[in-house]
Amino acid sequence: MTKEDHFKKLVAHCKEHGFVFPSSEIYDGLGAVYDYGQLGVELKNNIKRYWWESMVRLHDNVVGLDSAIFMHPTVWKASGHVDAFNDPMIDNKDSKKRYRVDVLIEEQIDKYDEQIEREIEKAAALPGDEFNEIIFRHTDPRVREYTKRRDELSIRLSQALQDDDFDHLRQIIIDNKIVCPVSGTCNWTEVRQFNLMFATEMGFAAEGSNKIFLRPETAQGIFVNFLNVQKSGRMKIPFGIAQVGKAFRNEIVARQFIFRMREFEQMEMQFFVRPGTELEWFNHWKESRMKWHRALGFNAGDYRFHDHEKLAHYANAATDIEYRFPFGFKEVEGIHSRTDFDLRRHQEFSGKKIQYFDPELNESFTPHVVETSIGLDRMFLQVISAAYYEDEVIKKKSSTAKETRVVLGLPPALAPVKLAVMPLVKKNGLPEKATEILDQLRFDFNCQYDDKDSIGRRYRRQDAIGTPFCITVDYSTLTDNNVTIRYRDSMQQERVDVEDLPAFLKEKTDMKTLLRQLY
RNA sequence: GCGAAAAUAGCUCAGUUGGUAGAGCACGACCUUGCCAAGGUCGGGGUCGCGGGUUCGAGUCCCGUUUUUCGCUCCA
Repeated sequence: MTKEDHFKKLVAHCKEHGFVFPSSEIYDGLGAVYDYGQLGVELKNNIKRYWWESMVRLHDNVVGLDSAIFMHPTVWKASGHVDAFNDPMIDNKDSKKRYRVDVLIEEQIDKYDEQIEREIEKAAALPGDEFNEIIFRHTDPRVREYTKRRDELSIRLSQALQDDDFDHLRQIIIDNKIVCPVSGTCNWTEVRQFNLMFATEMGFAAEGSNKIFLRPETAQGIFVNFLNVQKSGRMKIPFGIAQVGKAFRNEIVARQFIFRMREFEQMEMQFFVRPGTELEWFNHWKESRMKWHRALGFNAGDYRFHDHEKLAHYANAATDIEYRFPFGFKEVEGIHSRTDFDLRRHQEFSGKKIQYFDPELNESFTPHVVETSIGLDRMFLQVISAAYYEDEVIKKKSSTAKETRVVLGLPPALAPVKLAVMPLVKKNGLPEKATEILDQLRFDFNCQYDDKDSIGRRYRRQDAIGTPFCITVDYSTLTDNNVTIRYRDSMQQERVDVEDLPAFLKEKTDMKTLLRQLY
């Protein structure tokens, strides 16, 4: 099975069994937006719980938060999102390169400047009277022409940028015959603005700007609440704040199923430390987060770190935890040392002092931040693509013919359904007995009941959705209260007493099975 | 965003030079059934992604559009 086949089958499997559906599918779908189905939501919730309990419950110095999606517009100025992602862009149709329009025009302005300098150098090098640069600038026809063009261009650029006049910007490029540095052609697309952030209106949209943004990351909700949590929780540095929530990015190209969506969920933890200790903590979280991934028991060789060489403006160390997806190694989680950038910026923009008084050092400082940020949807895709496999099994009845068994080998703690309860046949009191057993277990475990089709077929259906255990009620169950328990991975079966089931299932499927490996 | 391909039942697909939409699986009911998917009978389900055009007539030909996949590009 090729990687591409694997991915296609995975996507089809997700839809067929109710894990993931395209959004608004009856209306032809909505680009790069997906819904989680009846089993998907269970798996997603289990992943979320694994993260939350490992972060918040197992760490005395990490607490949770649930901040709103809407935030004061200035937050996004302080964070740098407004400035960094509002530039008008243009594409060259031949080279297929994309440029910031203002940069392209600025470069043309620089070229005129260079030409002016060159004329001056040439004239100065000529023998004769003493060279007066100021007079030359005002009298030489070529220099005057270049200067005129440069100034005109500069004025038009600032005017067009101020008016957000995209047609004008494009006209400037055409008029000045600005070409693509790669293709050398002037074959340009329209000028477009790629807004990373989704905007909406709060209150009456009429006058004044009530424009607010849907958050493009959850981190800022943590930073603006730093003092609230620190003071009300009497938190001492180092400590962390963890949050799970939706974020929204208007991606230009959003593809690869749920890997890059326009609406997605992040699980972030911002860890506040003394300045100077951040790299130590960065390394601590880097190892700790990898351990969390590996505890799931998938192939260890499919994970790797990718250390960033080019760092973002706010970071002094950054790494990604990458997983070998069917479409290659891709980022699942980022661990960044964000320095004191965010808190400092919020202090500047809000005018409120955001500092921590350290009683041991007897001084105040702006804490440094180490961030762990994982995409819940990516994690979901990682888990399901690691879990999906096809088995060759020999047909019992024909003894030679082989057939394919599709299995989701999910860690039992994450599996959407923990147990399937089925009567061997649908008569003679077996369904009633099975229902009775189910009713005892359903309070503690997500169970399914199935009495349709042959028993073998029912096992296969459970394999396909990753149910780790099936129990079958047969005639002897009615007298000895034993059932057959069948294991998803080995297909082995054994007899167990119904009374022992709760303890058995708890032992095998509890989140503790994963969390213990971390503690 | 550019280029290429695809879209027919829940799924996988067939559909002849343009002439009344099919199969298998799945689904529902009843019967049968002692542990690793394909038993029997009956039944439900599609204005062929959407919108135009050509034609007496379009799932089929043409144009546009949407969505998905692949490659390129982008990704604080």
